Amino acid sequence: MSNILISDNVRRTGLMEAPSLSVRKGAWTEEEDILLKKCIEKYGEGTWHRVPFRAGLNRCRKSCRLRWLNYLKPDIKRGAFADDEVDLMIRLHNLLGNRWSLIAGRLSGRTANDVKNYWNTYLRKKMVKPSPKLNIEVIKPRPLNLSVPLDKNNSDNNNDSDHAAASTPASNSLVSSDSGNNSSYDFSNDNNEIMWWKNMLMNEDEPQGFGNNINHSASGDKFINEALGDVRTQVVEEDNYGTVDELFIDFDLWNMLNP
DNA sequence: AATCTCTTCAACCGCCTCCGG
DNA sequence: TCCGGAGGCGGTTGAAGAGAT
Repeated sequence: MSNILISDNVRRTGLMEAPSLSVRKGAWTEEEDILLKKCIEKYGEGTWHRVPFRAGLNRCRKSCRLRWLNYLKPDIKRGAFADDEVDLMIRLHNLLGNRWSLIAGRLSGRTANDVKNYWNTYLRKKMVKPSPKLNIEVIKPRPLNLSVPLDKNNSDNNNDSDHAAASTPASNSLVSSDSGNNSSYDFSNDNNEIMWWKNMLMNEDEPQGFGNNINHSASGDKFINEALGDVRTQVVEEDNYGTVDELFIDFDLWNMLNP
């Protein structure tokens, strides 16, 4: 236990975190893991600023949180990524970009750090710059506005029910350009919107360099369907609407880069 | 066997957003 | 409205192990 240094300052003052100079860094020891685990079991997750003091650890709150989320949490799945998981990861990355936490949220038991590491280690290398001759269609996230009541009839925004599933996002009528920031999207619209998301994720046209090597078996597609559910619905159901905001940001960025 | 190079991944860092006072 | 603290995220680093020479 010699390497677990409980700050005297923490003991004496009861401060939630020790001064940065005395906070331990680097690899976690088995003893530290045990202390952190016991603390989380006793008090539950959250209030990370209290964890170092409660657990008797000379670690900063962020370090404790990261250690728990990336390593100690019981439902973390370890080991190599299955083909299905890789397939899903690629599709989600096509859709969401480097939103590792969002991608990890759809991969049961995988952490954002795992996904990020796997991507940077294995998949990024497989990416090949597209040949100028090839016309790669870039899929961009759609702008969504949650300000419209869900039960509103959406005939104004999407009066062509045929285009939703197969059209490109850029051509989608849900991208409203009129009346300033009143662009809106009605989630109750119809199944076309669900199909739009699913088609985006189930699209066989993978970017060059990866994905093409992956077999899209029936079981694999089933896995993807089950894992994804309806991403759009998931995003809406989440408490954190910032996810949707991020899609807006992406859309704006895409428009800036592709005027 | 020794050394060098490459790979992996746990952990840190800095920034952003959210929230309460 | 502003400010500070907490939570959370993505980018990056570096130690350790594996493989090559």
